[in-house]
Order: sequence, then C-alpha cells, then structure tokens
Amino acid sequence: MAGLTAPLLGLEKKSLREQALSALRTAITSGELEPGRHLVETELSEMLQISRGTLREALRQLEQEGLLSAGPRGRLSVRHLDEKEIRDIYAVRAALESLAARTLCELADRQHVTKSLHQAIDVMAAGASGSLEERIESDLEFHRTLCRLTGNETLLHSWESLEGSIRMSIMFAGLEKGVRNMSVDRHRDIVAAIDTGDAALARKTILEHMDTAAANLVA
Amino acid sequence: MAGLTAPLLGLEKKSLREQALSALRTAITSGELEPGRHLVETELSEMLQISRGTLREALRQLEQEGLLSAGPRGRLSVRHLDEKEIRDIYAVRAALESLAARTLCELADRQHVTKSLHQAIDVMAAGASGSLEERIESDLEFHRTLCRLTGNETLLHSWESLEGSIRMSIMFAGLEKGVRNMSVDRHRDIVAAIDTGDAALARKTILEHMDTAAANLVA
DNA sequence: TTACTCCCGACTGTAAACAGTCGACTTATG
DNA sequence: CATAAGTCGACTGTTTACAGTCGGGAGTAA
Repeated sequence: MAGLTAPLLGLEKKSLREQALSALRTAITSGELEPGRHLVETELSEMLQISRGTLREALRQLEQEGLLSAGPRGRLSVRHLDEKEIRDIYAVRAALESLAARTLCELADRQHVTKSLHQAIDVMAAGASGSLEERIESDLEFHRTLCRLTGNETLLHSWESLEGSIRMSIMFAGLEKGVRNMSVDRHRDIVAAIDTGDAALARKTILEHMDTAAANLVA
Repeated sequence: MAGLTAPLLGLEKKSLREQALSALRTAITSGELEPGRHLVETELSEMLQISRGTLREALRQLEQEGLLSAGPRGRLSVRHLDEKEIRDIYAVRAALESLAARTLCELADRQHVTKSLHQAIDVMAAGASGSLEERIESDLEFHRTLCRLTGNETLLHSWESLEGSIRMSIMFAGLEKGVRNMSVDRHRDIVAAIDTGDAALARKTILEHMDTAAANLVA
C-alpha cells in the first residue's frame, strides 16, 4: 500500500535548495550564465521559483566551490577564469589525483579497483562518438571514481569541491579543446600504472596526464 | 570628522553571517560543541542572537568545510573523526602543501618567499612558550602562508577549506599531541629546502613533516 | 502485557516582509 | 557649463511567520 506518491525506492526527493544548486551549477558550467555576469538574488529566485532565503543557501555553496566570486557588498558574479587560473586549478587537481593514484597502489584488493576503473573507461569508450558534453561527463566520472575508490572521504570531497572549477575550465577553454583530453588510451595507461602497484609510476602517469590536459586547455 | 563609529580603516564590519561562522568554527574546533552533538537551528540561532535564516547560511558553509555532517532529514551534527579520517585528512593536506612547496621552488623571487616564511617562523619562535592554542595558531599561519605565497588562489582556497578539519584533527587527538608538531627547527628545514630551489627536496621535506605530524596525532 | 492508533511537540523547509545602503540620476546653484 | 546636494530605485542583509513531516508517548482494545 506504499507510496504511489514519489520518493520511491532510493530516489530521495531533493530539497529545493539542492535542485537550485544543480540548476545553477549547470547554468554556470554550461555558459548559460556567462562569466562575469552579476547575479541578482531576486531575479534568480524568481527564475527558479524559489524564495530568496533558499536561494541564498545555494549561492553560499556555489561561492565556496569557486563558481561565484563576491564583489563589494555581497554582490555575486560568475567567476571569470584566465589562463593562469586554469593552470592553477589543474595543478591542484593533479596534486589530488596523484594522491589518489598513489593511495590506490597501496590498497589491499586492487582487483576491485582496476575492475571499477575499467568499467568507467568502458563507459567512456562506449560514448566516444557521443556528444561533447557526454564525453566530458564520462571523463569526469572516471576521475571522480579514481578518488572515490581510495576510500578517503576527505580526498573525494576536496576533488568534488574542485569539480565545478574544472568544468568551468573546460567550458572556458572551449569544449573542443577539452575533449582532446578524453583519450581512452591515456586513461587505460593510468589504470595500467595503478595495476602494477608502482606508486611512483602511477603518480608520474597522472601528473603527465594532467600536465597535457592543462596544456591542451590553455593552448 | 570621520567615523568615530566603527568600521575604521581596513577593519571592515563583518556581517552577522560571518560572525556566526567564526563563532561556530571556534566552538567546534575548541570542543565546546562536542563531536557527534546534534545541532538544533532554533537553539543555535537563539544562542548567537541571530535569525535562523542567517544561521542556516553559515551552517551550509560549515557543512561544506566538513565540520558538520548531515543526517537524515537535514539534521546536522558535529562531525566525528576517527584515526583513519585524521590520517586521510593529513594525506590530503600533505598533497596540497607539497604542491605549494614545489610551486614555491619554481617561483621567480624566492627572496621574498623565504623572507615571509622566516617571519612566520619567528612568530612561532616568539610564542614557543605561549599557550598551546597560540602555538597551534602560529603553526597553522605558517602553513597557510606557504600556500598563499604560491599565488595559486585555488590552492589556498582548498587548503583553507581543509583548515577546519585540520583543527578538528588536532583537537581530537589532544592539544598536547598536536603541539609535538610545532618544532621550529622542522619548519626551518622546510624553508631551507625551498630556499635551495630543489623542488624534489622541498616536496620530500614537506611530506615527511606531514607524515610525522599525522603519526604524532594518531599515536 | 502487547500491539496499534492517534495526537502532540519538535525541527527543518520555505516563503514573505522589513531595513539599511549604495549608486545613479536629477535638480538647483554658482 | 560645472559642481554639489538631494531624491529615487535597486539590492543585499536580516528577521519573522507559516507549512510539512517525523518521532514519541498516551491511550485503548485484544
């Protein structure tokens, strides 16, 4: 006699705040809200059909994720990235992911790890002819999985906090540039390096991957 | 005829939200709000003499900093750290700060960098006989400076997002354990390594510092 | 006693209203 | 015409009020 209503099974109904958060993130990383644009709370709350209070909570979070920058007197605007900032973001990303790679090498059952990673790559391979957005999505999913599999919640959380900035970097540079980094082979190399259990090699592989990724974006 | 009022000079008046944020952060990292404790919005808003709306914005930020964890139906509680989580936090911290060290080595004028760092160490040395809290404070200031001097805003921001967790780690382990890591000499070693410009050495020095720091905490 | 129902209290989610401040435009004045 | 004072409008900061929901305890029937 259960819920014909909605929040069936694992599908939790999200709060308006979370919905707004997703909507805004998408709007920003898709370029719909162009960089430098001033955000007006009353405007947005009206667009999203939510109250300002609820909206403001979401904005605070986006601000902390680095998607928004605060001007004088709390005026928010969509963050603008220049090439240096993109390189900076990728430097931090590289630091985090190289930690992930090293950690995975020292893990007990790398069987499970490499299996999950191969799956993620298979998804990428399957969508290799899909839209740019889809390819980017599956790429990010691979790297997120890399962090998640370490079991280090703090690492995963830090990476996810950076995710918005990463997306903005790709958007900024242009999707056609970003997609250069989606090579399936390069990702297989990473997994192979982890598979050997050689932490130094895995770290080196990731760092190189990130280096070329950043170079591709700002080139 | 200027302001006898208050917001004189560079001293900006903080919003209630920011005040609440600081107050809560301090309360949590000092242990006044013990780990695992459930937070009730109406209680806190009354304690801090602010409205719930304003409070909630601060809570969202603390949540994202990892000081609070969300239970079912939005119930917030002070995060509880076990030894593994402390190690995880320090692993991420090490990754970030080793990036900082490497970056500083590649910087143009390391003169300025080492000068600033030496200043920060001098502050530590001056307060070496002060209270535990003060010593911890000056230690964190040194490491924050390390990140700030890189000029990589994203790096600094990531580190600061982690700062709350770092403070909790020290608090959790006990201040007397945390203070073991405040050795002035060890910090001088770090600066010396950066001063040589040898990125690999600097990275190694920081990683070892963080390793022993984490070990001291969970030992 | 046990189990079941119903009601009440406690919290969070959300919305709407109020207050203060800064900037831009207008107007008056030399 | 240029400059200064004044007024209006737009936003953010903050508070207050309302709605929905979950959990627990009182009460009741088997």
